[in-house]
Amino acid sequence: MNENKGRYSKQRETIYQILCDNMTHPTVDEIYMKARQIIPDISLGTVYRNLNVLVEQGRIRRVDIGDKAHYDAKITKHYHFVCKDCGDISDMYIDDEMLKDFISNVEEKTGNKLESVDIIFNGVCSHCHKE
Amino acid sequence: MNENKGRYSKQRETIYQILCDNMTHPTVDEIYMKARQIIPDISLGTVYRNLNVLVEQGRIRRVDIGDKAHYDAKITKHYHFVCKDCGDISDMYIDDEMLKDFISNVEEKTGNKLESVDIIFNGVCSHCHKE
DNA sequence: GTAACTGCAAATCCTTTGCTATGGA
DNA sequence: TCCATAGCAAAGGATTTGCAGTTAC
Repeated sequence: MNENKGRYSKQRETIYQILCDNMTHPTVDEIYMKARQIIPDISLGTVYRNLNVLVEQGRIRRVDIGDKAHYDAKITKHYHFVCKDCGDISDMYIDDEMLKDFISNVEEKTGNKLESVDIIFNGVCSHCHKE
Repeated sequence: MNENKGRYSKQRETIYQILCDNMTHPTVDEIYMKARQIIPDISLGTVYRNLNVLVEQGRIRRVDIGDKAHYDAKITKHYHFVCKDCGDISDMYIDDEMLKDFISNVEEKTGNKLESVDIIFNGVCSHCHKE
């Protein structure tokens, strides 16, 4: 990770702050809309460029859900739940120990060296489920 | 699933056969190239349309890896391993019992109703690992 | 001063869609 | 015959890139 690379720019820090202030996992367009409320003439290209830079720097994380890219400023290890009714994406924290067995079992069986695991849980969230 | 919907078409069955004959998880382009070796004037639009139909019919499965769609004729429950060196995608079968605890634990904690889980293991495959 | 960054617009994918013709039942 | 499907080409949407001007350091 290159946390120290790159100059300061108002655009980049604004985008980063938008992600930090949001519990949702916004798409590029959603980030662009919010950014324009703060910097009205920011361009979509700049948003794309900065999201890529922030990912490279390890300051944010890209989460691919279906065919859409979402961005997340929470870079600690966690997984995601996607509600098929409302589309909301929420974070899932899972006891690491539960996954450990799992992973060593898989490594043993396949000979592959595992580095990370992405998990997406699909279903209906507690809120939508009530109706 | 609508296994019985749709007429026969040489194009659709060719695409389906390509997926059945391949252990890889080809992208649309890869499927298109192979299909053209069999039906030289098949169009890319037809490949897209038929992949969508086959998914709707439940005969194949779409697997989103990163920002790319891959297609898979193995519709039994399984997960995927992606080698970050060679890019190959291989199947991972996991004991259902291992996941059960996991899922009921997550449902209890969150109140969300889980319907399916997608897991992508990232790492280096046994083949690339040797070098 | 200079290299990184910006906005803008054009270029590049990837995928869907509208149209007319064809072919399976 | 009739309607699903085909090919083709254009449209649409997402993302990247080239360029000239601007800004951080």
